[in-house]
Amino acid sequence: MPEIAEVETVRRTLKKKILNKKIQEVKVYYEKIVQTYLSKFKNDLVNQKFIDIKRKGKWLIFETEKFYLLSHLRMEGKYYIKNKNEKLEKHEHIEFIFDDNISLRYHDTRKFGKMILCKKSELNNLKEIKKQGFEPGDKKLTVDYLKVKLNKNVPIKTLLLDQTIISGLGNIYANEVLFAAKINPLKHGNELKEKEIQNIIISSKKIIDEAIKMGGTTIKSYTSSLGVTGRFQQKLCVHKKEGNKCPNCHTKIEKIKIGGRSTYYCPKCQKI
DNA sequence: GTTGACACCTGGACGC
DNA sequence: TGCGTCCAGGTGTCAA
Repeated sequence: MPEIAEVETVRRTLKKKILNKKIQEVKVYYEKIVQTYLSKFKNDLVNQKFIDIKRKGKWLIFETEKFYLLSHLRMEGKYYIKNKNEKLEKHEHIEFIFDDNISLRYHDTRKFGKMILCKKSELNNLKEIKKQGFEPGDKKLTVDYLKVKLNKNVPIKTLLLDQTIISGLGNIYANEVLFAAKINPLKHGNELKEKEIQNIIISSKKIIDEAIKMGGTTIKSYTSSLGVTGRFQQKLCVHKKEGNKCPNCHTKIEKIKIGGRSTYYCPKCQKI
């Protein structure tokens, strides 16, 4: 699924391909993805140009002259750039047609993705943006900040997936960060020592930086569109490695469920 | 305020 | 081969 590294890869790639093209028409084939009044969504974007693409956590933020278009890829959202005359493929739900006959298509097998259109002045008041925590690598993501936020009687794995605490981590990277930090995913947030919190900060930055450098992770449920294939899956130590040997100690990687999510860890390196 | 269950969705894996 | 069931997972909502 697209996590912060995949979203960043999409952002960087799209920036090179669609900036400053005038939008001629917006077509919506599956309405539920759009969280804004539909006719407004379609009409307001006509004659606008995407002048920048930003990102906040897992949200892509397309900037036009007057509006921000927010797009969350959720599980399987992807963007494709095609000629407007190309046949619409199955699962292509939204189409932005530019005046040079290029079409930006949003493809989402599971239809979980969301899009929101807002005026520029409204962006920082949107709850989707306001509630985002700090991203890995952000200087504000400090031990003191996390000590407060993680002080809960809840497994650390669950807390790492909470976007209001650390923004951008998903299941894959949460598994990998905990392995790198040598923390058992079942350990509760309020049991963590300062050193362990420090390890989470360091590991999350290192892993996300490396994943972005490698174009994200390409696994069964997420293959990057736009001709970019992530290579970070080669670096995964525990995620989807159940039964494989731990790269550090050769103990078998185990799989458990925490908060309904598949969690992979090394029982020896990540003792509770 | 916190926590867990469920819904949204579809495709693939698996068992029969 | 075909059918039914389960699983995958990010996030929002709702009930306890």
